[in-house]
Amino acid sequence: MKRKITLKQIAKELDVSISTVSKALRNSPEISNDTKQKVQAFAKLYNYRPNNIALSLKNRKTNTIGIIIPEIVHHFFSKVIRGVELVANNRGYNVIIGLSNESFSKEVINMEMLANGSIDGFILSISKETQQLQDFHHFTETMSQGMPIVMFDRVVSEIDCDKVIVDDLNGAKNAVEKLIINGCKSIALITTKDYVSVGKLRTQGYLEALKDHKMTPKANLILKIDDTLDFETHLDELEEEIEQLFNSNEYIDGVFAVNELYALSAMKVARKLGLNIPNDVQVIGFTDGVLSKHATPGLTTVSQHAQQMGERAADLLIDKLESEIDTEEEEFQTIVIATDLVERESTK
Amino acid sequence: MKRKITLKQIAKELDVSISTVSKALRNSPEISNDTKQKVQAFAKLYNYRPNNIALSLKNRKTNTIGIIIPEIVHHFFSKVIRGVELVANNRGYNVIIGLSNESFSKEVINMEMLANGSIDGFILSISKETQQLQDFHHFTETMSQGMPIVMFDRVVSEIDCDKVIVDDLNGAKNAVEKLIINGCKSIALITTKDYVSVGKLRTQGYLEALKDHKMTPKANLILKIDDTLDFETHLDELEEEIEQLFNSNEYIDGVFAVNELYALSAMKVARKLGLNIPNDVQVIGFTDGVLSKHATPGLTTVSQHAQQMGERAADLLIDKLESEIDTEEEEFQTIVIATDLVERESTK
DNA sequence: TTGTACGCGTTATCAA
DNA sequence: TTGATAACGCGTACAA
Repeated sequence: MKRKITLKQIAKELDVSISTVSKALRNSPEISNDTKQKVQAFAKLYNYRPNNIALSLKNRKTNTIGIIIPEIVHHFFSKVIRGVELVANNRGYNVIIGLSNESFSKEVINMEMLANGSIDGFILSISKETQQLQDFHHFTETMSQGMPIVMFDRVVSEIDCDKVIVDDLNGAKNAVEKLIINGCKSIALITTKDYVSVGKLRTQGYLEALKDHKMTPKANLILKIDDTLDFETHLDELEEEIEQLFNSNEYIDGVFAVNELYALSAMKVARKLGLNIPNDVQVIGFTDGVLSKHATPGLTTVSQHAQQMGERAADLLIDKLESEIDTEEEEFQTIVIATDLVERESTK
Repeated sequence: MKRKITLKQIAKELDVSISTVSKALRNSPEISNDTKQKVQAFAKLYNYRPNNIALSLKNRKTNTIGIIIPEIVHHFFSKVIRGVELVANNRGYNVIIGLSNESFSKEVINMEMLANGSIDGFILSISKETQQLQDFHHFTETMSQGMPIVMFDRVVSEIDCDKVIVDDLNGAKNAVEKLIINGCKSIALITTKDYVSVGKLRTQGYLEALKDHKMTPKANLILKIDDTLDFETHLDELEEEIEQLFNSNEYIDGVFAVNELYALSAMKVARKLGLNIPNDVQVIGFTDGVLSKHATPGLTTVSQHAQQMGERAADLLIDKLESEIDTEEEEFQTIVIATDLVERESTK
């Protein structure tokens, strides 16, 4: 078990100085061809690679991006990571991940852990708890130390930084309009409580679509789920709530749900109640994940282009990291990713 | 935009030496209470945190685990990551990820990138291409440099290292036995080409179950898919192959598939052919992911306990990293995770 | 009780 | 053409 070889060891072995070895390996014109060849051959033989940690310390640059997400077992977030990874690796960066598990304190701890020199900048999506608590000090602190942040999807207007977001409002609006055009007269909305930024925007899109078509929203048609619950284990409760929605005295021939799971549950409940999809009730969800694609019937969804979001976020961050000018009057961008409606069998 | 504060800056500001500051912050008894308080107050005010990179360099230990997986947009792999992350963070480690995208060269490059000081050890699952090429030099090289590796799920017998695997053989065997007990007389197998280690073992489990029950395997009942194809985009081809399987002259009343997607596709094709599940044909898959749970009907599957695999792998690696004794005669463990059969509506 | 010196592995600058 | 030195930030053995 030999340790990784270092410049020092090569120097000692070849009886030259460390700096000579360093220069020879970087093909410096200062060094004679003789020594160069000797050193390079030796280095190749022992498979020398410069130590990243030492380089990071010297250059005060780690070439590593930290990504903090609430949850990794989520098609959307893993697709974003894939996008980040793709761009980052192409541009010579590594990706290190931290999971907040939707918890404020884990988000803070994870960020502090990484901010102490491990990474050059963050790409993150805010945890639900942080959104609830509205405590953003860790973001401002990180940024004030010169470490750039790019937020994606779940962003927050209080913080000035680069952002990559989905056009949640218009995505939702288009989906609901699709239902209206398809003949739905009474469209239910299954959404989250309002503190979740994206849920709020999608709700707004629903309302705007109705308004544009002179339809009046009815409280009975809107179900706001408390999504702090873990539906991996509480799926039943979700379905019960949806069943109550269907059993309220309102007639329902269309459902717009702000995520895949709600939409799938709605389909399940509808079928259970003897309704045919899409003939009796049409359903559209948000987030084009595996569930939508492989559901029966296939679920029509608003696709968010998660991977593209990751790519854009990574480019944004690396651009900032590599921009020479250390401008005081920083300019932050917000990139809005348009959505697509992926039509499957749950709509006519 | 102030940079992160360092010991040096604190020392200068307080007009003491760097080592005094260092000692004061670590509460060394060498330092007077006066200075301690002064230094600690100042450090707190400026939110001092030691620089991880400097510590890594000094200690020759990064407290970071590298994890290389073929694909992240995969319920199984993201669950493993979650397990690794959980244990790693609890034990004071970070997790850095590299995706091989099922490519040999990306696997090699990623490992080399991380092995140069960025991490203390690897947790990995081998890419399909590497399994095909049977080229494992990057693993042996990494290990010979004193960097431990823990392989999970897709392992390889040629390499001596710690491993965490699923009991693929018995998992498959139990599943097929379940079908037999449930009355299936003619059970089809949908599997992968043999170079995929797990596919091979699951196939073996299928064969053993048949043998144990005096049933003779028939070539017509076994479909070996070339899973180098990307079924995100080639789903149709997969379904066509399965349809041919059903249309062969063999009667089929049971299907065992070595992954979720194959199983779901089998259900889809069966339904299309007018067969009722589970009355006409019963289906069992492998990997207990979201797809199985939310399929209609719910898919009975062999659960692999992915998160637990990640946890065990992380413990194994960290134990090795922290074991004082740098024993030459290394002992490697292989942990076998038992599977569970999760029964849903696709079986009687 | 405090400070000096060293080393982790690298590169850049300057001296020989 | 080569080598010595300093620096990145930290902790610690040893000297003052």
